[in-house]
Amino acid sequence: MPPRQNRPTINQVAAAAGVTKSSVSRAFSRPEMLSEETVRKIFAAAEQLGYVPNHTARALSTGRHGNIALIVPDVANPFFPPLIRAAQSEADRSDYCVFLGNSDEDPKQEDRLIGRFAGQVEGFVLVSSRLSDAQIIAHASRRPVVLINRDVKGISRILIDSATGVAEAVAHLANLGHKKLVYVGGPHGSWSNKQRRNAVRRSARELGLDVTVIANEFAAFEAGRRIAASVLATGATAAIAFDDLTAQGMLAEFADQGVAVPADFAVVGCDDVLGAATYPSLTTVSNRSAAAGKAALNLLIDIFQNHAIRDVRYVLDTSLVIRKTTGPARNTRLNGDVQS
Amino acid sequence: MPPRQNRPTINQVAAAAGVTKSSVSRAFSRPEMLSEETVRKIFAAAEQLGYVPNHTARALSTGRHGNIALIVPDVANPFFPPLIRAAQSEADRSDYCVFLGNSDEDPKQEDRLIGRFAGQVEGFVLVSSRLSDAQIIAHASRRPVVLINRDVKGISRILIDSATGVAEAVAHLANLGHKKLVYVGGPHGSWSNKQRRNAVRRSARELGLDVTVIANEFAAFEAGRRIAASVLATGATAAIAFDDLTAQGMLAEFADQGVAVPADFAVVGCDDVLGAATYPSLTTVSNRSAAAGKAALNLLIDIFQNHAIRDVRYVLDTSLVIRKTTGPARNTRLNGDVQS
DNA sequence: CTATTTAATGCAACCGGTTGCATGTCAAGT
DNA sequence: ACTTGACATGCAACCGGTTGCATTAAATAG
Repeated sequence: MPPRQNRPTINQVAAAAGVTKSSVSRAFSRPEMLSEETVRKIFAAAEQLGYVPNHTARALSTGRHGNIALIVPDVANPFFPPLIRAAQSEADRSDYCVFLGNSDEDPKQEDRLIGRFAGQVEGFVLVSSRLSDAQIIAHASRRPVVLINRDVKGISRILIDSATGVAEAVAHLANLGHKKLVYVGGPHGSWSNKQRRNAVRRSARELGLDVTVIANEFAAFEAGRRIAASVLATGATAAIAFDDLTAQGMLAEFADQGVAVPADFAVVGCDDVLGAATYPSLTTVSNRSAAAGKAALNLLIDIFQNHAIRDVRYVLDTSLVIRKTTGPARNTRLNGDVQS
Repeated sequence: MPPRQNRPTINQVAAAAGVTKSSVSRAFSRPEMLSEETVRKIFAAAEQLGYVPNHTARALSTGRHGNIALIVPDVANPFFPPLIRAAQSEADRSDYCVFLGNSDEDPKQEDRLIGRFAGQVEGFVLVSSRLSDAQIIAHASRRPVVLINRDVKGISRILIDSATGVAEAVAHLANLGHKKLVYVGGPHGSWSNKQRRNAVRRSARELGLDVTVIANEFAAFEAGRRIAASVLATGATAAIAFDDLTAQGMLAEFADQGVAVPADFAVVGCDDVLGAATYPSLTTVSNRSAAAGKAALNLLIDIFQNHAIRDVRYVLDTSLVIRKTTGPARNTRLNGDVQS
């Protein structure tokens, strides 16, 4: 037998106040149904006994748990904490509690977590879900689901559009006189990677720049280091990396090789996860992850209240954060081919 | 009325299997009480209906929720995510769900969160709690509480001892020939700060080094930048900073001032939150936060099972992670005063 | 002054499980 | 053959609230 709390129950309060438990229940959930006099009496008794309504019992009879689940691929990936924090804080404002799940980037694990939470939450926020569309749709048919960075038709979703920021980055580099740049990619299946790559290509085309795409499956510091040489070999003067870590790895390798940044070569990252805490501080594309977390929660709560809203597609723009790893292209003046 | 799920209930399974709900209940919680035949029948029926026991109903009657709450001061502080991740993953192994709370460093908020969670969790993990000892003791008297980085007698706690790593750092600097160093502090009330400061002083005394302590209320990149000049002014050749961010700020300022690291000056951080992703990569003291999260969860689950264990004080050692911001003291060879 | 509303409260069923105790069955013990 | 016990299952109360409907008293209408 668990050391059951001997918290006072609704019956004890009822007895102390000289009413039935229905009235006590109403005093807490719909006080306007009772006379002021009675409500006062009940609150006094409750206060005196230290009564707090039992969340579980209430959830059982109403089906309303006041909980939501937030599932992310990896809590320790610096992209997510600000999102988690914002979601949690937004939930808090509406008196919701949030369960946190870490899927470890594994669809099976994600599914297990959803199952574990399913009985005690009113809805889910799935961030960068690794589930198949079919699985997501199946879950969404049981309870409200809001997706972040995953675009499934028919399911409410928040999308962080790094394309806008990446386009700004390309424009920024063009303004600085760069003519030839490289995009250092990320994981093959990544939606963000595709989005960023396409944005680089499109903007470059519009601005008449030359782009080389270098594939790079594992986005990480070491990967950035390894790939630095091939980036240089392209003859480009600037690079946009799939993420900050990769960019940072490139910077480290450049420094070791005596390539000056931004004097010899310009680098821009993506996701702004390192903040300004590096040297030289990294020019990068903002991530909006906190905004996404907040928006997801508001959307979910909206769905709870207005039982109709679905299929919202909410896109968050990003922008370029210019710091110190980008500068004028080397020999810009000396080249005769400055156009426009 | 909420769109109550029409999940099958225990009664439907009972009817389908031709038994009473007691048997169905037992089939799921204590199958050894039933004949294999009956269990098979019940599972078949359950499977066929897609029955999953209702967590809430079960929690109501058993008082066992299978949930724990994890409250941290700031999810977005890079020290915590690995801890959160480890705790969550450990909880998962024992089929517990974890609620995440963000106290925003505010005792009031922390108290509110605890209250909100209290009804639906079996225990709490409070990380770097901002509550008073009395408040913590009060909560611990109601349900199991495990503290991380907070030392309250009588309450089970996990403490990360940065002193060991800091002592290693001082020894490392001494070995490299440094004679005079500075400790750049952190927040006034911080237990970690006091611990680190004392460790620096003690080790320095033992090794015959000279230490200057520079106070610095707000640990942050900018603070590190601002304080760099005064660090240099002490005439020291090495500094240990309260945390990585402060160290990184100092590095940035040094770079701007043309002070070479580690050639002219050695810097060590604390908490290893930036990993190796900076250049030059930062020598720092490991944080053990993941280990702390894991240990806290195991301890809590232990307490659930063995209703006796309390007042454990579990200390985690840290160690120095040597990277590229420390090197031989300038002019070590030229100085005639090399001792030992 | 009686008929009809309206407001406040009580009654009891219900949410979906768990569990102590009673009952029934069948095999082993004597 | 008769008791004893072990084992499997059922019965019904209970966990702590919520809520539709009934009841009663007070207010308003006719």
